Amino acid sequence: MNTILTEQAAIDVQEQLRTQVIQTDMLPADIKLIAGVDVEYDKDSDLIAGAFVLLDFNTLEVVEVATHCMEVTFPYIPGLFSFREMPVLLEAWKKLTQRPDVIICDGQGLAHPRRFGLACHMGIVLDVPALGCGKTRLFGTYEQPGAERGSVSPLLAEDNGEHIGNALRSQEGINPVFVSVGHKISLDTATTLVLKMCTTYRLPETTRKADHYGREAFLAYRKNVE
DNA sequence: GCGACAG
DNA sequence: ATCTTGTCGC
Repeated sequence: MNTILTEQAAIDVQEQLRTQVIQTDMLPADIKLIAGVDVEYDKDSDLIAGAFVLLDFNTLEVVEVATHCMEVTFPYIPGLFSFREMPVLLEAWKKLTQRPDVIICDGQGLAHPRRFGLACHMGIVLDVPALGCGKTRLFGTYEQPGAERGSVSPLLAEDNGEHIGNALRSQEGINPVFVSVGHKISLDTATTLVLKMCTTYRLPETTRKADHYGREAFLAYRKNVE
């Protein structure tokens, strides 16, 4: 793999950018477009596909899709995940003709050992409100939220007790998702938005749609390159 | 030393 | 992430 940054250089970038994160709502009260992102990986090559999907906030209809395929430039290292997925997603972002009001990322935001997960990185680099919604925990301790849809319990940093995110029961009786601030949004708003996007499944529709189109783009691309 | 570890 | 259909439980 043609890695561009060393591990230490990536950590230095995180320490530098983390200071720019804004944890208050700076998104429009009347959200019109909400974005979802996801990256697909090939089972036996370094090929990946990134997808950006824009949905109408009220109808959840797909408004625009942009994808990009390339080879990974950074290994998977817990805590440095954004350096693996940001490159493809940035390329996909460049192909969009519209700007979303907020981006839901597949992973953590502040719920990260250095408080700088993918959602923070995305929000800072694009200067767009962003939040993280992960399927599993990376950092922080929590109690199991109530079984009913919408139940929340705080994710507390194990180093200083900081409230870095929420474990949110997006559907009754199934495992919670982990919501945290990315940039220009509050934890409360982020949590409310994720719950609103989880209409029928555990994961937000934004993430599910991005996964769908990303997979589609990946298969089409691989078929042409084969 | 041992376990944990977003996707 | 990926390997992967049927199957166990409510």
